[in-house]
Amino acid sequence: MDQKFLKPYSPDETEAAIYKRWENSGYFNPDNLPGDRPDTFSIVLPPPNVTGTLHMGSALMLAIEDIIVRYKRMQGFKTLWIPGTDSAAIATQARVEKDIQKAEGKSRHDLGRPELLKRIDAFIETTKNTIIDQMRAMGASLDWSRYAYTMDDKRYGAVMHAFIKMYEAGLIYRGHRIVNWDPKGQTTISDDEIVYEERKDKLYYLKYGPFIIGTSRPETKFGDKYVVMHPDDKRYAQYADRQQIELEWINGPITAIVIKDPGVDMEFGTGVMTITPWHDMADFELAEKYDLPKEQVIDWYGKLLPIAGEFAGMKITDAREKIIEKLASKGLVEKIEDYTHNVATAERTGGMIEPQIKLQWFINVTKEYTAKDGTKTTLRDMMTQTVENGDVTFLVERFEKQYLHWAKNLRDWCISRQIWFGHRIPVWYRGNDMKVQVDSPGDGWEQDSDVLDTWFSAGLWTFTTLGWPDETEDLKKYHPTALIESGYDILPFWIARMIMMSGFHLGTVPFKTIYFHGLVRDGQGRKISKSLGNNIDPVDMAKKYGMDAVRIALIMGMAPGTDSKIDENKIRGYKNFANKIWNIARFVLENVEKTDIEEPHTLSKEDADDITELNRTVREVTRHLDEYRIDLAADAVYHYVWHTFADQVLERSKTVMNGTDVVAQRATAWKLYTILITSLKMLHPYMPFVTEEIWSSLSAQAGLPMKDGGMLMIARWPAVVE
RNA sequence: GGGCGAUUAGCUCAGUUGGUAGAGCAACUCUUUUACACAGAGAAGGUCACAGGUUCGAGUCCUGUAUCGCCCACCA
Repeated sequence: MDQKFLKPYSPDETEAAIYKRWENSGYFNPDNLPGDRPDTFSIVLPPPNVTGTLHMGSALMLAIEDIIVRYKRMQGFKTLWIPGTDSAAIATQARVEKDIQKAEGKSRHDLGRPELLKRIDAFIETTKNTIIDQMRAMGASLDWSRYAYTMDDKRYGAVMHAFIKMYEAGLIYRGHRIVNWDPKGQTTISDDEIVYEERKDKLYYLKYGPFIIGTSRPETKFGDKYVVMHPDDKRYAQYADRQQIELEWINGPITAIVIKDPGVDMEFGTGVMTITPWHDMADFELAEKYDLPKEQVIDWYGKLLPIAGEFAGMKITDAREKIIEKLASKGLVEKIEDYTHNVATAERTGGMIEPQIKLQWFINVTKEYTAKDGTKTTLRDMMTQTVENGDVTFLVERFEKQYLHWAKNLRDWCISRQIWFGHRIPVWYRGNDMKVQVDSPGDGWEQDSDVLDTWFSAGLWTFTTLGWPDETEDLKKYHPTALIESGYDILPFWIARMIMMSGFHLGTVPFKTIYFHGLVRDGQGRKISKSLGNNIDPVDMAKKYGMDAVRIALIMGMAPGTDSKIDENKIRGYKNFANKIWNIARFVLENVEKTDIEEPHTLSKEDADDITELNRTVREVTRHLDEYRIDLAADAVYHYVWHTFADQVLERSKTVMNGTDVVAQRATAWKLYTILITSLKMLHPYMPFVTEEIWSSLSAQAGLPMKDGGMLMIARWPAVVE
């Protein structure tokens, strides 16, 4: 027996070497897998941020996917798991800008676009290996020969192609729209980068002709000409829709126009409001509805425009008090109340968001187009029907409800972003002319300065990673993918967009099943965050307890779609399990001989019952895994190995092995060996390192014949033992 | 405000066609017997949030209440 079994299992001495063996074997690439494999199984990895490091959330994702992929590979599927990294455009650019500001005191405008992009690429070069090395440390059996990066040449070209195709189909258009403008960062930001801060402000009640209007933002009110109330509000029954009213306002007399709209809340304030379409989302929609003019009051730096008269050029925060003073002097302030509300601020700069109207690019989700199968549909209908038909299924049913609710209410998607790092919009302008193409049409043409929302390219990910728009073998074999696995928090951003993009460009679903895992929280159920300092680094934990322990600790008790908790104690517990397996192997190796495996035996009743119990476990574990309930399968195999195999079968066998019945001894040895082999196979997807290490000892050092030869990684998943 | 969940042992959670309540940690008792003390044996611990209903039978299905959580939209 190998001397290494005389001491406890030592992960740090084995893991890196084992991973190297797997990688050198080439079996991560399905093209190299041995045997006849008629069916394929493919997953794309949700690409982690290229500049990031592994956290427990991504560790959980890698563990789940690797477990499924290893299981399918052992079952005989031609199994492909595609690795990749994401440019995380906004986050990465912000990070590099911050570094440059700190080191050189320069802004991106000082550097210029080409120089900033060069710096970003250089930064990514220095950071990208960190995350890739950490994925390897996890034991992830990813096919590195197919590695993709969202901004590499192949993917960039595919994104351009996709944009142009959708433009040609009439689904991409340019239009005005309110955006979240961050005056401090001089950029538009997406809804999910907004942080709402509770703030104590004043609610001003102002006399607006015969009405009293409540506002927390008097500085936006200069251009307000429309006064809106509910049509059923009896207090204002005397005023007719579109009635004109002369009244005195901040900078003199104006003509106001009454609008009756049922969207007004009669209960709030006085039930009357004026609207500022340029700087308020809801007001913008009202203005669109009634085709009202829109006027800009605040400029891109947060200062008042000439429409504010004497206040022009002032910052809004400074102007507010002065405007109120003036209104008060004119007797237009009715009263002032304290008011607590949520204010939108930019996550990165901390600046107050100022809604502004800008020209943006959109995807139209309600316009008809001709689908690949010749039928007419809209993106929104296609996205809804795909799920209602069952072409895509959610492993956890409640997410289907969420998805459908979201998809049915889908609005046009704003895909342009005012940053520099990303897939630049392939549109060129010269005067009033516009051309949609990748390369410059010639002299005097200037490219649109915006880049695409990162979710645009992400939506294409399942097929750009397989070589699209070329009609590659990979695309034919591996698309649609079998499964997407991610956190449920990106359902609307990513999962839905993949269904949209794949449906439009390929006429197929991107994946057949959607598996959402929950958030990983700390031992007390709190979110993992930098400010709490409660992050548990999976790689650190692996150094202490072994990656196998980290992996199985993450997935034990983790029902799909439900948040789970992880703490160091749990990981420590599963380190003990790894050692348990180690010692089971040691015991079996001490008792089994080569001939025990090669020759037939007559089994006792007890031996037969033990094999029956093993078979029952194989069936249960296989059934759970087929339903992607890897947590239940893990529980079953864990319980079997420790409390049935080790505590009962193995303990009982001691009596036989110490006895004198040689025939029974040989049969028992065969039984122990058979159960060990089968257990290792069932455990391998979960704890690939320790099981592979034991496997290699069984085949090499002990000289025992392995039915499957070579590596456990490609051994056949256990069938019921006859 | 709209939507979706959760509530089961001290803690974390399973419980898949309704059929005598389960696991892992933690705590308790005993045991150092060459696979493993990173262990074994044993005992303890629950009105399954609450109130109704359907049923021979409900943790499971239905209705309502309470508390907690998440997502979306945010009120001038």
